[in-house]
Amino acid sequence: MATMQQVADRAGVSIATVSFVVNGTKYVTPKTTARVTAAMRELKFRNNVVARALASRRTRIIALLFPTTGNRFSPTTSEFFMAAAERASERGYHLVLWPVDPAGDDLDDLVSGGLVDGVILMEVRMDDPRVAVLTELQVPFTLIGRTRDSSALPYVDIDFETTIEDSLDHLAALGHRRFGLVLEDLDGTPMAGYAPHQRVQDTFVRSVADRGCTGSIVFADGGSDGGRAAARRLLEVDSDVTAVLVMKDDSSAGLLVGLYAAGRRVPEDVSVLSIASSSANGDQHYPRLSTMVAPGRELGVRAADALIDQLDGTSVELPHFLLPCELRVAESTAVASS
Amino acid sequence: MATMQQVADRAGVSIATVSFVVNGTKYVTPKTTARVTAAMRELKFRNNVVARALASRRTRIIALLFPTTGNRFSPTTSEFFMAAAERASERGYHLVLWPVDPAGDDLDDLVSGGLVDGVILMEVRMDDPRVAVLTELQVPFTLIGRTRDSSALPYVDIDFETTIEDSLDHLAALGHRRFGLVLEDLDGTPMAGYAPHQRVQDTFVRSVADRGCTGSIVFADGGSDGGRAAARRLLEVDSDVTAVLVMKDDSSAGLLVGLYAAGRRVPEDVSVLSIASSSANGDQHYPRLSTMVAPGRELGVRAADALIDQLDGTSVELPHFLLPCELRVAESTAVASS
DNA sequence: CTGAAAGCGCTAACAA
DNA sequence: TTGTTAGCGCTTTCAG
Repeated sequence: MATMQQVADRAGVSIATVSFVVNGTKYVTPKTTARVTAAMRELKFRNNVVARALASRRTRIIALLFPTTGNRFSPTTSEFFMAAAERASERGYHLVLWPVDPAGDDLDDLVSGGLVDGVILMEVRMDDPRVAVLTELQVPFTLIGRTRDSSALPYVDIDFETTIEDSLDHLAALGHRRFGLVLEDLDGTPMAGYAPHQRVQDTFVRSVADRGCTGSIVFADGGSDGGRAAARRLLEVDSDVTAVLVMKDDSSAGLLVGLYAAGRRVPEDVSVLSIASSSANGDQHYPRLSTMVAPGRELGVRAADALIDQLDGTSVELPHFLLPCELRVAESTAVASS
Repeated sequence: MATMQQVADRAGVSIATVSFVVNGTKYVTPKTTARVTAAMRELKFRNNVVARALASRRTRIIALLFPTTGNRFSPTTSEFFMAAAERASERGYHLVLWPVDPAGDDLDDLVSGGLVDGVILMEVRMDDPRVAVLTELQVPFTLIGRTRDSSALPYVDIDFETTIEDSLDHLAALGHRRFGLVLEDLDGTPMAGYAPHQRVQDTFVRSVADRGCTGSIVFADGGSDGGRAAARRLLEVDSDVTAVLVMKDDSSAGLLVGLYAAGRRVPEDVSVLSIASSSANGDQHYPRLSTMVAPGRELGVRAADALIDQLDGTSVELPHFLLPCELRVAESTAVASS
């Protein structure tokens, strides 16, 4: 409640001096510093963030933009967020999660005027309208994800290409030759063109062909029911499929049930691998699912760093960071031993 | 990028007039209004949120305070958030998710200075230090949850008492007399005294006694392993238990596996009911879990309304809103028919 | 119905 | 080393 001026009066110094000790902007004698801090304590002084922002054009607040579409706030997303927030905090910034229209329409209202120093974009689509908006607004930003051509944009992303290759390597080493891929159909939704899906599909199709194997793609609707239906459809398309990649956590349970219902045992008859999922997800199932674990925390940290480097001018090079998911094989022994 | 002054110049009016048309604060002739809006469009004028906030002491931004502890960002939490954000948006506010220290230490920095008009507190503990901080800071706030004595505080919460009674009614009607309760042990963590756990335990103990039944409580560590261990411990404590309430989504899978491992079939030998969980959670399992579904969206909306009413002065009565979870019985038929 | 002007609380030259 | 002062961009009386 107390203003800087009041603190200055109380300490018998000028308002500038108070500002200097508050921000450490300039050297002030220990003696005056002491008087000032004492006055601040006595008056319970709190620096007014808004006034400071207006005068200095920086708030030390960054925003993680999250599209207000459906409820796709996955555990991995949550990891991003928490890790990025922690990192930001370590570097003297605050990170808030900001739900915004996926089209980027309500973006300018908030972002212009300097409420936030920069933003991190998540759930990026191949042609994401928000990057144009942000660019025009001249707001520093970093992507978690990549647009179709992001060579000139700062980003941090899962290396889906490598992730899929690694997945197929792993399964091929187990002897599999007939693959399936299950993911969500976002066409017709605001999230159409969701980059991870696009890259995973493309890589899957190409790599399976390169290997001289078969690959079938089916789309799953939400929930357990969607998973069961997907299993049915997959077996219709290729009843000899022996390995399937799922990229939709909430229907993996249904997928398993659907496979069982069709007389396939997991993993004896069909191997199932959960893609770009959280490590916790695999444990939710019985039998446990092998998982390509998304590096959520690492990416969150990197994204925060990338943006803050940009803001602080710490680094000038364009960050282009890709990290693949890591294979985590389900240890069925752990289940058996219990 | 354009300032109000520039717009005023362009339109040949004073800056005050521009402000009036921008905010609709005062009547302005259609003719001048037209000139002003034209100028705004031409100059791509965007009202500077920070300057406005400094001058008017309101930002129309509210924050949902989320404790930076562990990764307890459940699907239900996510529902709260999304629903509250939507409602806020409908009422002309923006809602951001703000990770803050559970002790409330870094709270005053941000909240004082009027960066946000008010806050919603979630993950409330029985004696939550943050309410004292907020009260002293004179920031309008609303709780999602309740402290021990929240009679004088505005809140919106799950009616855990009714939820537990309903759960036991349901199970008792099925003939069960020996109950178990599985939840997380938060003692020693910053979230110790987490109100939902406290109330659920208290009600469970009392109600089971009232009914002349037995009730055993065991604590589960995280993940699937925690759930399996909990199952084992529960059966040690009461090997004749026939109905168990779980209040920890990420270990319910393990719980099922643990029960199976001990030779109990679900639901034939033991009924399992997931408490205060999202509807999606029950579907993750096989067999599907019956669930007391948390009214996440409804509470989010109510919380946003409660806070905004307070801010806008729409309503003066202290909101005290309680809503129980709703029973959603797993239809095992759906599984069988697939 | 519109304009003039005094701030909101702080930052950052520039002086002293 | 500390003080003076001119803004930051907008809101809001109070006049006219």
